[in-house]
Amino acid sequence: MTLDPDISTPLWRQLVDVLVARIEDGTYRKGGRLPSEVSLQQEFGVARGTVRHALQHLVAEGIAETTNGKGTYVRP
Amino acid sequence: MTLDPDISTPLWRQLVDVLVARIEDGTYRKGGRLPSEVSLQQEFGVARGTVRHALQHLVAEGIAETTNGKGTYVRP
DNA sequence: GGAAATTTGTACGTATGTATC
DNA sequence: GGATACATACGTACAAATTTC
Repeated sequence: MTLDPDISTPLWRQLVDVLVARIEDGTYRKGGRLPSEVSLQQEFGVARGTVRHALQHLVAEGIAETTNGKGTYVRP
Repeated sequence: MTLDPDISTPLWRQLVDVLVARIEDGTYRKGGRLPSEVSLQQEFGVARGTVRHALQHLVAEGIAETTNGKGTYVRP
């Protein structure tokens, strides 16, 4: 699964869509922890800031929660 | 009005407080446009990213709205 | 119509601080 | 103390939308 820098949809938006899809198909379980920012950065080949932008969007939408020092968790 | 990098409150948070105070005291009018990101960056001596962080917080709280190419407006 | 200026949006990189394990 | 993970803050560059001339 990769992101495409050549289409008009921003990378962070594409990443949101991938993460949401993975939550819905059970790849990431509700109540479970998402991969770390660095992990996602490496997997998708984007900057950490882009990963954070996507994650913060999930948080803003109430899909996830973030705790400093622990990680970002999918809301049950 | 300046921000203080030496206290624990993040700069973007301090900036939010200043902007909210200015909205409440009428310096920035409801329905009116806030100063541009570059203006705020210069006035407060912080990075544009810090200004954007503060503004996005206002948007998330429903205090302001942003339009690409136009500006950030205080909600009436 | 079109070029320039203004303003927000996206994306990158780096460094350091704070919290948790 | 060390390793891991998120948080803050700086800087840069270019894209996209709007306004102005």
